[in-house]
Amino acid sequence: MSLKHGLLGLLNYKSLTGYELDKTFRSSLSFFWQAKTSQIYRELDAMEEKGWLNSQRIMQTEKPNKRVYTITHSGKEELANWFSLPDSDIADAMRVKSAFLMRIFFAGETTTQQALALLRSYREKCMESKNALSLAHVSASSYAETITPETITAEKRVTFWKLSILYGESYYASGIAWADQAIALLEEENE
Amino acid sequence: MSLKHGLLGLLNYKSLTGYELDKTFRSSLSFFWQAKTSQIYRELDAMEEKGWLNSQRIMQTEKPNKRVYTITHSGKEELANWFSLPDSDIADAMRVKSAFLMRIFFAGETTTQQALALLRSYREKCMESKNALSLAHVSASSYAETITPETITAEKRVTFWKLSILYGESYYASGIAWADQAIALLEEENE
DNA sequence: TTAATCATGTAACACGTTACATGATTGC
DNA sequence: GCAATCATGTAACGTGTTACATGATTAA
Repeated sequence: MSLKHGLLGLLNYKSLTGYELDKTFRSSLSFFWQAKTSQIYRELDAMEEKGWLNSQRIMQTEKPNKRVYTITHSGKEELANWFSLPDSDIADAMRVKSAFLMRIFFAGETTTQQALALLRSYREKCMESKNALSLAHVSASSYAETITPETITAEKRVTFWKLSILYGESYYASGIAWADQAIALLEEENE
Repeated sequence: MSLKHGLLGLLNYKSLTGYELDKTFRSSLSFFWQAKTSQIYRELDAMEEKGWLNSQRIMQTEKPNKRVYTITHSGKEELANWFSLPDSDIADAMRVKSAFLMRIFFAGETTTQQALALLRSYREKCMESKNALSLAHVSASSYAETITPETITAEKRVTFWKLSILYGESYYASGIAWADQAIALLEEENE
């Protein structure tokens, strides 16, 4: 259900077209939720049928016609309802689903060299991801202003925006620390 | 594709029925990959059609009849092929998908008290999950023997099994550390 | 001149979840 | 007597991915 609620959350800031929602998703929420363009359009249709949104077609001559989505009263209720029931999302956050860890589990079937290569490659990608996030952190303050309206104090928005980036940095850092431990252990055994 | 490869990995140890695979999945791989019983049966059918498995029906009088799955040569090739191409799984491991973080992102729309409650609840669940894993760590050595054959040295299996548990402990610990930071920050601002 | 931006979707497929169905045996 | 274990699935739905289609304008 969370794609729906992410879209509701953005439309609660201001009315947007599917195209704009797609771009906004990619440039802000995509760190912790990903969605393809085609999926977003499908979900918008479903949400309109549920009565959470209204849409209005805008004809344009220079550019393709567009369709602006606006959250309804019922949509705001749904959003408030979602906020009030966080338990299942917290439970989901406890679940790890990782094909990479499945490889680690079965790594006893391969050579120690293969396992080491896997871990080193993982560590490297964690470093890259962490560095990319640190850059995002720096530009967060100015960036946040482009996606939320003026009515909410900018500081409050930025606080939570930064907290989500901080989560990512912490996440990748723990991946690096774990990989270091694992690599050290295997190298030791290999001697 | 990883459910298929998880099942192949287990069947590479020894032939099992769908029911046994389901139980084995739940008691070992479920920390980093979850699958429903009905999905496992569906995947086994698909894998047999691909020629990765053979199945043999065993009639029983005291208990329901069963169907034992055995990995084929082609299945072993597929497994080896999967081992040799880890890049996409590593890339996937870099992606965070979390409705909980989406809530954090939108938490500026609620009160600081609500946000604090969310973070405290998250922290608590991380603690519980971490403690549950620590217990698993203790019993890992004896447990691992029940799911892998004698041909592979037990120590090697246990090493990687423990590494995956270690990952989990590290993951939850980083969640706790992040939540502590976040809670401290919000409490400070609230004063 | 070629790529990016604007702007919308459809169709098919893959993977995951929920609900339902059956029915004997064994342990508390 | 009731729950758990053994053992198999089907059907429908929900969510996510891939491939395809269209076509004008604008900046490098």
